Amino acid sequence: MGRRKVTHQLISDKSTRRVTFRKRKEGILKKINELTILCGLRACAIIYSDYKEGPEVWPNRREVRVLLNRFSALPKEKQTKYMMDQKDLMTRMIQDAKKKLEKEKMHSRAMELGTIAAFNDLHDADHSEDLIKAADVVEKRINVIRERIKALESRVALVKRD
Amino acid sequence: MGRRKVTHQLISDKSTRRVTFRKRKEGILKKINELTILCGLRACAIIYSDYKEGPEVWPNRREVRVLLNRFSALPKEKQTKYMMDQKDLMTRMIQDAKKKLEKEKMHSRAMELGTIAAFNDLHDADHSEDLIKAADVVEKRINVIRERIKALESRVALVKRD
DNA sequence: TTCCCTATCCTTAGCCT
DNA sequence: TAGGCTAAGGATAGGGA
Repeated sequence: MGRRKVTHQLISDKSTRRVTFRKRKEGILKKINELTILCGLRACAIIYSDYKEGPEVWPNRREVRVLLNRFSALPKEKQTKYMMDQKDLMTRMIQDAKKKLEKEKMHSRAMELGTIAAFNDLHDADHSEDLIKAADVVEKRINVIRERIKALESRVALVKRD
Repeated sequence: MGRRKVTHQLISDKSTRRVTFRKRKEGILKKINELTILCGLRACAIIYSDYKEGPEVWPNRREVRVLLNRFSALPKEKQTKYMMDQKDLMTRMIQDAKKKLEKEKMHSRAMELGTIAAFNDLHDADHSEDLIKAADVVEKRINVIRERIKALESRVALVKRD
């Protein structure tokens, strides 16, 4: 059945890794293709894996050449201006994760307050139990997000060390 | 709320297009990043839009250079061997769509048979109505897929004309 | 315009063949 | 190993602020 995933580390099993590569590459190329159609622009991708002797290029090599040449023609400061580094991406993802954590915290607090209120107002044990369970679920979700942040931060450390 | 989409034509509204560009670009870069991590390989992307003066490059320009140079070093026949053309991608997507259509057809037929059987066996009007409705839904889904195929085929015609 | 939200749609991990 | 399947999880169109 369904999912279960970890996106922050190398897939250790070789054949699983290969399958994931095939599937995800397909997905990415499809999405780049859609982007070019939907937004009427040019884009390309180069993927260099050990599965093929040469890199896989999309949509084709000439396009890559053209786009790269245009880039080279620009003055230096404009080149760096829009450069998207892996570190930047990571940093932004951490920001997102932290925001989500904050939001979850708020929800959690609200639920806790609700639990207390329910505990004071109602003496029906079943109801307050439900609220406590709800708060528990929220707590677990927070932990998941904490782990994600941790994982992201360790990766950023690796990138910075480069 | 939710979705509704057309991935086979330029988004006509300018500001919608811009927003879509930002969102989808983000998504693609994230996915390429994941691919490199999960499968331990190198990849890059160049997106040349009118929204920026220069193309946006991921993860950085040096990586693009390195990967392209590796590619250039290969003998010609190996270069073309793994070249992923837009036309190929389109062709494959059409194959997929056709396969899905076939599958839907099978389901539809089964449902029709079920409807007839129900019509013969049951004289409870409500039940047979339900089955007819179900078959109707299936029919609509088939039409959606037919449209997709049509759209894809017209795009391929455009690509071939180049 | 950008940011936030969430209902929907799409991608894909894990299985099976 | 590659392809098909299905449900879990991720991406995002449309809408509101």
